Amino acid sequence: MEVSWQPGMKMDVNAPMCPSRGVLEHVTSRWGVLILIALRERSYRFSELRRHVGGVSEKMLAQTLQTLERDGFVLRDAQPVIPPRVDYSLTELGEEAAAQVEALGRWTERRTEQVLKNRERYDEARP
Amino acid sequence: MEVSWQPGMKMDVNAPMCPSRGVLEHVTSRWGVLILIALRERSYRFSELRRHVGGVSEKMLAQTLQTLERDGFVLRDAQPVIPPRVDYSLTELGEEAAAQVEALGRWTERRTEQVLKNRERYDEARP
DNA sequence: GGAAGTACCCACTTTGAAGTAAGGTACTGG
DNA sequence: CCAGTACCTTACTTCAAAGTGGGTACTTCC
Repeated sequence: MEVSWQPGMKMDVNAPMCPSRGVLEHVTSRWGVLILIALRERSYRFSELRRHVGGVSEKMLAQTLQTLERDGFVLRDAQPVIPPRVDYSLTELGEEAAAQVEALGRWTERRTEQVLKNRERYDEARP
Repeated sequence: MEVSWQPGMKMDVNAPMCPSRGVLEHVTSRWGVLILIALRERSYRFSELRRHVGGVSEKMLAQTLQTLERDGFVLRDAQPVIPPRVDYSLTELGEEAAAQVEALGRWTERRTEQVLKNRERYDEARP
């Protein structure tokens, strides 16, 4: 196991200090997943996105969009008009990530009913 | 947006109260991802897994394995021998999830170098 | 004239995820 | 006989993620 990451070192999510861990945590973050999935369908404005992704606070939406933008997954297009208009869309890199994340999200929706049954069985097997 | 989830309702990760959210959070959790990826390759014993997944504490490993087992992703096989021997493997459902998660993990490893560059560009563009 | 929409930022507080440390049992190897 | 391995559990602590509530600056709608 590597103690620190050096340039040119092979990326390995199992290494505690590997930067790939951070990247993975960004794309699999609570709101990151939902935002990526939403933006795959089309570009969204801030408040539109907030209404689409149920339950996000403004703060978390802004914050998550920023980290996704910094990583190069999301493109932020702010028009200098009044009222402010900012459009968010996926970059090519973001589209690649979002495709995988959406697959996982859709799979989860399909299998959740089964998981719920599994939990019941598990719980009644031990009081 | 639905306020509460009722049986027979369509699963939707965008609905705040939909149980699919919780399931998605389990498979995309910090240690959940790494454990699923590891178990895809072969079955592991507890301490083996702990050594393989760099940086997990015993507590988090035990806890995460339990929630994955409860959801029906992981199979726990405890042999009543001394010293204790417990093998963890994927169920069919877990294998489906793990396959997607591994794809995402491998993709992240491949693209992390690019993301690191993106972050540099982003940071130097604003002081 | 007041309310609501737009896209945020900031400070503060709360929550819950995670880390640390210790305990427990039944052995084996030195 | 003490250390170590194996597989956890429990209690305590820490710290980052997330929620809350406020402010901004300007416009359109009623």
